[in-house]
Amino acid sequence: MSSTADRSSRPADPDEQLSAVDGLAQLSFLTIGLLERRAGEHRISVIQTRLLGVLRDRTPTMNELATLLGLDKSSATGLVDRAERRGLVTRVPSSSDRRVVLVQLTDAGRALVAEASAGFESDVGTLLERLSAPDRSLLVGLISRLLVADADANGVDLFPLA
Amino acid sequence: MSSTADRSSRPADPDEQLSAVDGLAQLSFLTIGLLERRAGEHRISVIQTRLLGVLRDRTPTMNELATLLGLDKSSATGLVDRAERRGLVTRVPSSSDRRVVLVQLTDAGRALVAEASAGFESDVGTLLERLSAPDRSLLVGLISRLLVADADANGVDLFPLA
DNA sequence: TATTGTTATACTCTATAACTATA
DNA sequence: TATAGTTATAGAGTATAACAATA
Repeated sequence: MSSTADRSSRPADPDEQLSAVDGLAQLSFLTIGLLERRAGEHRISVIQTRLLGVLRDRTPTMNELATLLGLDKSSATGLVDRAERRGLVTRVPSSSDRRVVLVQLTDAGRALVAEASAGFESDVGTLLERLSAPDRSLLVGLISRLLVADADANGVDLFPLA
Repeated sequence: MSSTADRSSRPADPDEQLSAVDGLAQLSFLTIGLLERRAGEHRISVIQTRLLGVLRDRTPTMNELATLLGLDKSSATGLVDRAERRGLVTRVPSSSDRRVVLVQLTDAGRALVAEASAGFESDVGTLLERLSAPDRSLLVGLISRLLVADADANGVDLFPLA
């Protein structure tokens, strides 16, 4: 968040070392930006992409879905409404509890999320190719360990992207 | 984006290694989530925080602001409207071109962004403390080099967080 | 009574197109 | 004519509170 965070309107100093905060923030915005761009190719938002991603290996209730995405249940209703209107998901009544609604990916939704994921993975691959192979695997390993350690410390509560 | 991305609804495997895509995506959502939470303490959004951050060392025109934030100029108008209504920024007429409007941080806006930044920096610090000191500086260095290399490859176009 | 999901409402955020005022 | 900024409009996304149906 310091002034060095903005390299787009100031001459770059090649030896400049980004602070931990700046680096992490910029990398995060860059990564989400890549996802946003790929999602945009399919005319959907990041949160819709996350919705579809969550449904790839699950058929959760509305309530579970809201928890998975960190949303209020009324927000989940609207999100699923819009996805359903576009034929990407369907609502299925639960057979055991007539209050409950299950949310399921349609074939169209599954196809869409597969394409968007492939594009995003390609983008991340391109990004990581900026580093040498050893550096790359070092970075990926460190990130992995950081996330696992943080999840453990917090009783597991990572953001499910997909 | 693979199924391993969701560790919140599945038993954790301590030896599980996250893929590059999953790791980067999760780390990014986690980081932006931290920022979102700190911004929320001050009842402002991430984009409002970025607006204030950009203004910390600049007094751009509306047009420049829109470019810096990657928004349409009409979106910038609304963003600044809402920030101005809350006393966080002010519009200042340009003395050289009467069409131009400059956007400036108020003292209240400066105070708010300072607090939110401090909180966010503390959060990032806490997160990084999950790693040992050597691993931490290794990670920060790798991220920094990755961002610099990517900016160079793309003709410098990193996301300015602040 | 408690829970599940929806609805009503209000706001932020975003873009497109049309507009005003300056240059 | 071209540029800077605003306005009008439409839609997505979000939360809070009230509600209906079911448990």
